[in-house]
Parts: sequence; C-alpha cells; structure tokens
Amino acid sequence: MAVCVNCRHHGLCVHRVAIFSPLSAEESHRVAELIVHKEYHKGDFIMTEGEQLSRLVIVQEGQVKAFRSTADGREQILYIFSSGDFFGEKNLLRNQPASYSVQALVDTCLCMISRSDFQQLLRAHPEIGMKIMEELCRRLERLETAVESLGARDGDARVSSVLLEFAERYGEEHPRGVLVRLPLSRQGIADYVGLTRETVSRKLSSLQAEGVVELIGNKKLLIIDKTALEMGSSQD
Amino acid sequence: MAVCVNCRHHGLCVHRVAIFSPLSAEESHRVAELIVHKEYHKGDFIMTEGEQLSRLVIVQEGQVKAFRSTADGREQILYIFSSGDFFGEKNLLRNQPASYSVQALVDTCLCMISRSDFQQLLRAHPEIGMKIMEELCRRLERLETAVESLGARDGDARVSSVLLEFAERYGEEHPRGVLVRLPLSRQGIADYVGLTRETVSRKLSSLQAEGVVELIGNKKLLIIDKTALEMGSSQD
DNA sequence: AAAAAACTGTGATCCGTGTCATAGTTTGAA
DNA sequence: TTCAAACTATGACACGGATCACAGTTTTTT
Repeated sequence: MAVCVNCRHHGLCVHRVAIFSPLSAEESHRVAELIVHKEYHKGDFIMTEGEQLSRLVIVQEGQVKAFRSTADGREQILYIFSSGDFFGEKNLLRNQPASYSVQALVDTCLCMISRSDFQQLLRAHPEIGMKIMEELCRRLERLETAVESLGARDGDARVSSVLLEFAERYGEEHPRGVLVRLPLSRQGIADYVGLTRETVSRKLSSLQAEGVVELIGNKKLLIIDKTALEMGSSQD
Repeated sequence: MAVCVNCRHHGLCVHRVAIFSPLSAEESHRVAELIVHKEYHKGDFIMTEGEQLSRLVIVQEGQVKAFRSTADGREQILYIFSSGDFFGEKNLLRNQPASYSVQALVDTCLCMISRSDFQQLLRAHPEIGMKIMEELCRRLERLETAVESLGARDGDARVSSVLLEFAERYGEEHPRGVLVRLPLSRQGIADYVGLTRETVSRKLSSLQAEGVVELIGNKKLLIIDKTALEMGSSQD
C-alpha cells in the first residue's frame, strides 16, 4: 500500500490541513504528537451512521465518501472528502452520533485527534474554531446547492452540475478541454445526484453524442464544451 | 403592527437567543446596546441572494423563509427561521455574499449586530463561537436529511417528512393528535420539498382520505395518525 | 359589504425517469 | 493469458408526478 509514509515519519499532515494553519511551527509539532494515523483499503468503512466516534478525522491521503443509507434501500452520498478535508465534527462539540457513514473510495490514510485533545486545542487557539466555522459554512453552501439541484428534479441539470463540480475539484488542463478523473462509478454518481445508474449512463451518453463531453473509459471524462454544461445545469 | 415592543424598550432579545447564552447579565446588557432592531411586514425582503449584508441577523419575533431562486424559475426554500434563529453567518467570517434570499412570512421583528461588533464579541467570548458551531452543525444535519429525502424522489415520503418536521417545530397538543400551524402555503410546501403545488394538494387530500391527517382550512392541519406518517416517510 | 386578488383542489394528459432485461465492457485475480 | 466478477450501455415498458385547465375557496382591499 505504502500510502502516507511521509506523514507517519514526520508530522507533515498538520501542515497540509487548513484548520491547523493558525498554529506556529512549534505548536504544530506538538499537535502532531496528538495525532494517530490509520490506513484504510478501498471499500473499508471508517465510520458508520449512528456510531459515536469521538474523534476528529482528517484525510491525509486518499479519498472517502460520506453517505446515508436511505429507508428505500438507496445510498445518498453527501460528501466526498479528499486530502485536507475533515469529518466527525458532530461528535466533538456535543456527544452526538455520526449522521452519516464514511467509506474509503481508494486506499486512504487518515489522521485522527481525540475529542479531548481537540477541545483543548480549540480553547488554546480560538482561530482554529474560526477555520472550522468557515469550513462548516462552505459545507452548508455545498448542501444548499445540492438541495436546490435535487429539488428541481431535472435529470440533465443534475448530471451537468455534478460534472462541473468534479471538474472544479478534480479537473486538470487538457489541450481539448478539462480532463476529469471521476471519483465515483456510475452508480456512485447516481447515488450522489439522486438518479439511477441507468439514467446517469444515458445522460452521459447523450452528452457525448452532443459533443459536450468525451468518455474515456469509465473513470475519466473530458469536458469539451464547458459552456454547454453550464447552460444545461441552469437555464435551458 | 406592534410587534416586538418589549424588545425595543428593554434589550430582551439577547436573552431569547441561544448563541448569547454564555453572556453574563451585565455583558448581555452591553451587547443589547450594539443591537439594532428592525420590523418587516409579511412579504418584505430582508436580504437578497448575492447581497453583502455584513450583519448577523437574529429573528426576535415572527418567521422568515430562506430560499434560492433556481434557474428554471422555481424557488427552493432552504430554511424557515423562527424566533431565536439567526442568519447571515456567511458574511461574518469572510466577506462573502449571501447564498440565499430571506423574506418575511409574517410580520417580523429582527435584531441585527454589525460584523465588527460581532467579531469583537466572538473574540471576547469564544463560547459564543461554540454555540454557533453547534447551530451550524444542526443546520448541516437538517440539510443532509433534506438531501437524503430529495434524493429519494418519492412524493409521499417528502410530504410525510415535512409534516413531521412541522409537527416537531410548530405542533401543539390536541385531544385527537397534534395540531400544526403550517408556516407555508401549499406552494411554499412544494417549494420546500421539491414538488409542485398540485402534487402537494393531492398528497394532502389522500392523507386526509386515509384518515392520517385532517385539513383545517389552509393554514392548520391535525395529525391524527403520526405513526402512519413516520412509516410513510421512511420504509413503506 | 362587495369586489378583486390570491390561493386551493381536482380532473385529463404527457413526459421523464425508474424498472426490468440483456448484452457488452472493464477490471482484477489466478 | 484466461477467466470470473463487477461494472456499464441500451432497449422496452410502466408509472408517478409535471403540466394544463378550470372551478371553488379563502383572504385582502377598498
């Protein structure tokens, strides 16, 4: 596996995480001592809905999905967390159970800090609280947008907007457009935008037929006409 | 109108708001000085998507809806804020524009505190930051549930769950069940759960036909069989 | 109190997406 | 390299909710 070797040997992860940016070099060294590392394989569960974790978890390397299992047997993906993101915030302030499950999408290395250590840290450095608030607000905005998009039950718009979101987060320059490494399978995309696997397939196919995107295998995709997606995701 | 008379004469609103609960009597007196009150009529806009308000707004008396206007002309309601709730948090930490519009559902009195005053307060009383974090987490959880519910596009479940939510927040005891004063019109409910006015009407009618609820005019509703709603909102 | 405006309920029809079925493709293991 | 398991694409069909239309009701205005 050999993920996060750096991280284990030096306390590097502290530097990679925005919420710890208010710390001085010396302080972050001390914080690094408090952190426990753990590696997970693709598919491993990191936490389960309802569980009481009482740790803040930071993604050091890799990618995980956070989701809820719905009553009708579906799986609603809420977040995709990558390097630098954190989760488990719910269990820190109050003693609340996790409101979603988290599962590794690829081999992943996580940093964990205990509830008590973190609370002490928060008292000593209120600016960390600010950082967390900022991130919570960002996350709220993401979910607000998700609600907006799911409320307007237009399938095309949902697929377009998820592609734009992935392009923003995981896209890289390419002579003919933006190359996106998809973090999710077709089923995963469906679980993210509230459609079925089949519908996502069809929408992607027709986008390709229209020359808007180009499917490269199942895990990559080239966005050729970004404007068309932007139009499709909003007005038509 | 005559809303919030108390509030204007004494600084009472400070006491009614959870986020200021860490303040001592004397401190809250001082904070009350910083607060500006303002009254709005039903239908008035308090803030508009994209606007830079740079104030934290607290609902003293009344009720407002927070929503986004979607590209396809719909209106997606994100939150309903009542007495004690706050909004405008986005503009406080960073200088971000509001991610939603806010409009008064009834005549409403609001308390506002400026960005700089609030930040000073936050520095002096880190516990206020904690309270805000808690509330942001609560709000996140609400939205996560909304996403889950909108993702599973079953109309019956959406209506059932919104009724349960309203019962929780606005319901009162009644010999035959729970009496709910609906904060939204049929169209409003539709905008909240991502359906059309007509579908909401139909679902409510059939719930009434099944003896689960009883419609009392357009603004009230009696939940007779809460269990049926709970079953309908999850598994079937 | 009367009139206007806004809101609600319900039928008829249409369309999009879910569901089911099946074949093709990719991925990973032996 | 071969084989199996998992994933993907696509057609056929059904069904639920959107849309359109209109009548009835409630609320607001003057």
